[in-house]
Amino acid sequence: MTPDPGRRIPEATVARLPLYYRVLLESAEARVSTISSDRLAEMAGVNAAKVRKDLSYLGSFGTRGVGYDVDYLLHEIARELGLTQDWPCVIVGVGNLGAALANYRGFGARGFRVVALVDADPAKVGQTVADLRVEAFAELGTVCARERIAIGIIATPAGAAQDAADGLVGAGVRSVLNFASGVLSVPDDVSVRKVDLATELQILGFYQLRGANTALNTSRPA
Amino acid sequence: MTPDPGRRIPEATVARLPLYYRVLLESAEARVSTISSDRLAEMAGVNAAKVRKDLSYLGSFGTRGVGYDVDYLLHEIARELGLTQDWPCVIVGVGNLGAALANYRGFGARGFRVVALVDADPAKVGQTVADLRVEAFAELGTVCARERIAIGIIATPAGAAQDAADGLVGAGVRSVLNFASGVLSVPDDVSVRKVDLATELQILGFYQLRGANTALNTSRPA
DNA sequence: AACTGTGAACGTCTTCACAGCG
DNA sequence: CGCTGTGAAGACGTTCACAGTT
Repeated sequence: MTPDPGRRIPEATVARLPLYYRVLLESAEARVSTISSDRLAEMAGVNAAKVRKDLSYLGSFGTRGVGYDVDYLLHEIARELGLTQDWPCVIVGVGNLGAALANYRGFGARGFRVVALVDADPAKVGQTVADLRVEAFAELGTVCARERIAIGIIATPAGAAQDAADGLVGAGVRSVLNFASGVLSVPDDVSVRKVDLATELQILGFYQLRGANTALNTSRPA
Repeated sequence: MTPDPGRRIPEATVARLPLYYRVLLESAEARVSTISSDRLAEMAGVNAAKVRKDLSYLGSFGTRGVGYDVDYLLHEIARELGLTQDWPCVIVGVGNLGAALANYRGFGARGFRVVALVDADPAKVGQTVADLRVEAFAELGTVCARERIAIGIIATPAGAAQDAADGLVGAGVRSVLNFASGVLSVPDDVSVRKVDLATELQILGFYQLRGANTALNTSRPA
């Protein structure tokens, strides 16, 4: 069930797998059955050698002289990323952002389902957002157990983020996506990914000031 | 006005400056006037040598045997990131996410102001969101010129993102923050930063499957 | 002939360890 | 003595270039 833990996949590669997955989905929808590393690289906005090296960490899935079978590769990447499983998520903090995330259709990644919402504000508890009843923050432990929560999404104000993280960790959640600014303290067996609007804008500000462009992130020329 | 372009600051360092800035702000609010690289590193969840090397790219701002003056360092980082200037932003796509971003108080980074909203849906045009009137997507060029837009924030569905990017680029915008999934094609003098929920969740999925944790992103142990 | 898979070269980022300064 | 600033070492990531396979 779990992929072979013998192969160590570099973090940089892991971070690009979702990108390849998306590009491959587009190709599959366009009825393309086979794709070369050159074409995949072009569509993803990266170097072809990088594509080949990245994919080689997952195994030898290509055919020399031909390319990669789109459906097969999709399946392998999906398996590697756990997209074949179900990951119930809870959103902590149902303000503007939390509500928007709850309603976010294009949650894109299959398998990631928002199944519960909690908020510390008694006025919000009991309200319905995206067909879910908002529950009290104090119930977080109960909610996580009941819904078998795998991922906690923190969408609280910065000041409440550490409490949210502590609550999630206490409830046994080991993967956290943090939209609040500031640094979270968590035990080192917990994974945290941070998404911070202010940080991204500030990075753009730096390069705008310099008249230079950022290669730090995904896009392709022309 | 513009920082000395002679010093080349590594991208990895640029990406951490907003983090240091936030930590320093916290220290300043707590009336701390001087901070060591050790303490700053602890608060930011990174290695102390990294902090010193990063800061050394900006200049020699510390005092040996003492540490860094919090206010002075804040000012220097702010200058480097362009936080001392005003960056008018437009949000393209006023759905759940676009509206949430428009209302986002903690836009945290001073200087970044959302001053205009545009949407391709005629039903949305004319509505007021976050005290701003939604304007037609066709008016994007006019809007960007009128408001001297520096940064475009794309919050459209995936299918409309490339059109949004083309419109922004055509209007002379050279910094783009993209919340839509998929890869954008832009001229190579345009900076694009991408924020993608699905990607982040998929990365968490990978590590959850492996029982390992991600060092890829900001958090500190314990 | 076309394209993958990969060793080796290269470049970038991180960390160490200590000289240098206050 | 304490802490910064930095050369040097090491780890990591990217790209090249080509041998190997279909």
